[in-house]
Amino acid sequence: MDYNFPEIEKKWQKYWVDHKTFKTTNDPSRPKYYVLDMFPYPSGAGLHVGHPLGYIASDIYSRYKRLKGFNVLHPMGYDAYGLPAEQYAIQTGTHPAVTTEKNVARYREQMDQIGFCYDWDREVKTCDPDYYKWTQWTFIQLFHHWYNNKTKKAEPVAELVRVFEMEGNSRVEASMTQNWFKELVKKDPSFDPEWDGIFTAAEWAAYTEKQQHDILMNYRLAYLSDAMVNWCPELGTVLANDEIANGFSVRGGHPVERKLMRQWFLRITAYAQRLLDGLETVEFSDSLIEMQRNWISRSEGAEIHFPIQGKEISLSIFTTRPDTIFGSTFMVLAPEHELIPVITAPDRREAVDQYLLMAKNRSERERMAEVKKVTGEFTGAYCLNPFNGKPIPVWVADYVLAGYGTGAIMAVPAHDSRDYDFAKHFSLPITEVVAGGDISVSSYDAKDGVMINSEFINGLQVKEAISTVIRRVNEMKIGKGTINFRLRDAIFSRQRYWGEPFPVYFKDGIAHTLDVSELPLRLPEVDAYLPTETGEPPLARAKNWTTKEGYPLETSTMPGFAGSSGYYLRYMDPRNDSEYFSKDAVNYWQDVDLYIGGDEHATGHLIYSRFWNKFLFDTGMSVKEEPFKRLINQGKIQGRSSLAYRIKGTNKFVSLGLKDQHDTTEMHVDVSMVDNDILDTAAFCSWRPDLAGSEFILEDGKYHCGYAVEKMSKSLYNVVNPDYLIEKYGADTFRLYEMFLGPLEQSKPWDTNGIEGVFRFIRKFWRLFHDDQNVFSVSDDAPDAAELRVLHKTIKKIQEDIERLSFNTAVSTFMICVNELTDLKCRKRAILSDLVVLIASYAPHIAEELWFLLGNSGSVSMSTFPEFKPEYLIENTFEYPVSFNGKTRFKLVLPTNLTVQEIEKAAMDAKESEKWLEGKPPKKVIIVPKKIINIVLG
RNA sequence: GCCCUGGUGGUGGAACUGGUAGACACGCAGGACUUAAAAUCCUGUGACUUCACGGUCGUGCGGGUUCAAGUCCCGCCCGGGGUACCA
Repeated sequence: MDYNFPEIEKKWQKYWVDHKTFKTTNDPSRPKYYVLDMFPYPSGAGLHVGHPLGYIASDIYSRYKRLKGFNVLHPMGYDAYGLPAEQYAIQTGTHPAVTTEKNVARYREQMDQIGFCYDWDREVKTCDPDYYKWTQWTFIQLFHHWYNNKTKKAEPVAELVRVFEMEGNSRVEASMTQNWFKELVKKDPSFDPEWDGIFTAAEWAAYTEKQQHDILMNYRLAYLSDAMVNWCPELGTVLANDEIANGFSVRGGHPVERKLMRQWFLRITAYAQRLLDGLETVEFSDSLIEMQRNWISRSEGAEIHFPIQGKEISLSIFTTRPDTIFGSTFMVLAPEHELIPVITAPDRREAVDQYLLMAKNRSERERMAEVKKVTGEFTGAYCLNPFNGKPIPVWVADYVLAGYGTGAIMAVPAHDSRDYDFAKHFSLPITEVVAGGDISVSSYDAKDGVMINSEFINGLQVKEAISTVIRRVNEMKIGKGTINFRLRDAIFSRQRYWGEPFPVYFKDGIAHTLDVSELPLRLPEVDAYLPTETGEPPLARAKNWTTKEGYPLETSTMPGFAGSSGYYLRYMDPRNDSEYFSKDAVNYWQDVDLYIGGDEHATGHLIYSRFWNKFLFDTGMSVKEEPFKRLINQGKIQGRSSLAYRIKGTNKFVSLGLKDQHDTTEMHVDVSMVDNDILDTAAFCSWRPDLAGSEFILEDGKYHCGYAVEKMSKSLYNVVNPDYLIEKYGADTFRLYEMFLGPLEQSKPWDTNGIEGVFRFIRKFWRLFHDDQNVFSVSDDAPDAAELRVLHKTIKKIQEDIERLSFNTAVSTFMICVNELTDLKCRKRAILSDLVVLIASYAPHIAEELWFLLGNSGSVSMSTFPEFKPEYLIENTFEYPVSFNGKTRFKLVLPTNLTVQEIEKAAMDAKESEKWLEGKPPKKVIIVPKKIINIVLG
């Protein structure tokens, strides 16, 4: 074998470990650069070819930055809590820690084969008590902070209590759940039922300890609350909004229902505006920023109070179109709205109750499936337009959601399609107030046009009308301009075993946090990983799950995103056991410069960790408001499935080109039995017992398979495993090929066939340094101009390509360079030495070996990226494409020092021009020096 | 429905700011070396047309701007992803 990669790759991998080549220290003398991969959940299946794509890209970038003189932090770890290990534990009794440990070892083994430059001394695992101690610590901080809307930051609850003691809460502007005091009053009869949530210093002092705690709970950034949650009976736990898709759990695909439960929440909504604003300062892809914007979804509008006819109460609605208030012909309440029992007329009671019952039993999924089905009921009540006193009927319907705005709307059928459908269905009047549409056909929703039928705003444009109405509403004190966010507070408890225990105990029904000195609160042993018979979470099975004093501990655990929300900070100082991370470490490393990972985390992890970081920023822990400066989403690698065609009802298979002559069914065959779309029929027959003795109808002696591009999955037999490829071609080839496949951010199909080309390249590269006998042989002759040109052209292109993360074109550039140097028969040290450094970040093993053979000591990773010298690229001639009317007709080589006039003359005089000019003078001649000559004819 | 992406040879893709479309690979065809195979090397390879020189067409479709459009503008079509009564 000419290039003995198995030996060479092992040798250098061992060298890196033995010499701790990639160990990173805080070194203020060098500029820092932090490159982070989204750490993986170690699943039992191991890595397939799609997983390392981003890791290879970040590895190349890290190595490149190091060669450019940066002190690079490039760590890796494991998002180790997760449902699969726990489901496996339920089925087999194996502790999830055991499964996780095994999977981690397998991941590590696979990653090590690829030759990554991680500093493994900084590895973190979210399930490690030394790590989750700080997850618990952060929770305690959240519990003891509230969000001050005046200062727009988190502040200690202890200080808030001092304010309460001095002056009550009337001047405090906190981020809180709407109508929090109504819930409190409902549950605790010791509060005045008419209480409005405001108290004086004297009243505060008079509250019992429990009352005080219950009030404070509503201020905390980590708080307990009864709320409608997404309950997944199959998994026995609640789920966050981003863990559900179309009414089913993302993990496992089990149905999810709504249920009222007491849960821990994180008040992420307090940060909604800052999370939105931060997106302006950060380099993420447009689509990711858009996804986050939509998820947070800010809408500006107004809250307006409509008095209820004949009652002393009013109905608050939220609208983004206050301009259309005179077009509101009915009101709609969500079925859960608290005013329904109060305002429903006696003769409508039965019908309304029946509707509420129906709406309640209708599951989330049914609602989603039947979006277009219009249902609702009239309450018999009327409210009055606050401007002109006109009565408007009040309806209840489940197309209005309780959780958004005030849970009530003013319906404007002429200018809202949902209201329009509702009005049509129940024959309610439709009043046009914005000119520009045709309301006999459909609603006119555009925010564009002139107001009509609208009293004091007639003739205004929509935009002016909106601000005019809001101003008037404020003046009349019948409401106010408001901003609503779609983002909900994050449900933070899970009724599962395999997660971080909450550092919380209950004393007389009041939640307290453990003292920081008692952390970590370790996950206890249990006899089974299932809920108890009374439906309590698995931790309730643990013996002595109490504090030293005997107070019961919280039995829920934290969700998956808890441990991943601040891991990038812990990497800065991962072995610190007295603090999360030191001031020195965070001041040096600051934030992540480049973050690479999948876009499936757009609305989960990436929002939570931005929130987490902002909170730590407020408390002075982290030093940057945004944790990730630049973020790249690598595309998915799709599988390329191979298909065979079975003649229906037989064991006869027909080759692709002939399948239309038969009645066939498609069958996925394992891609390992297929080479270049040709099926190994012998392997196929022994694949499964039922296929033994299969017959084949061949084309030119071969069985040609069809193919389909779909997701890489075991069930489609198209999974390609990196271990096999590395064994056959080596890690360097594998790395290069993953990059060569296409642009990092695009999804693309995997096709193992192409890897041969990269393998050929690697060996061709090796042969530049070796003679026919595979003996290392380079000369010390001075390089000539052509060779220097090739080298510096390559340096320039490689540098540009890495900077813009265009790794696929960089690989092509290496191929072109090696092809050209081979043609030039260049074996000169002066050229090849720089080339080795250039390629070192892409193909580190072969680079190390050649660097060593060139007589260097130490690792090529510690050398310096070659400097590009433009003087070697200066050309004195240029081959101009000469076009007539934009069509290239011939090429013309001209010296580069000609003036535009001289170029024009040369082009006109060229003998090929004669034919196209046909003796006539051209209308115009366009010359772009060193680009193009275009002659325009009449 | 709305938002974001993408659409270039048989395949993966290149062309970064409008300036020689198809770089670099794969595959395929032919050839060299070999007893043979593997490996390696060489040649060709968008379509149509021509003995050839050459010509015509060509970046999802239809228009437009420009000396010049894969690239910019307008209107569609198709694939992938997100989201869905959010008032």
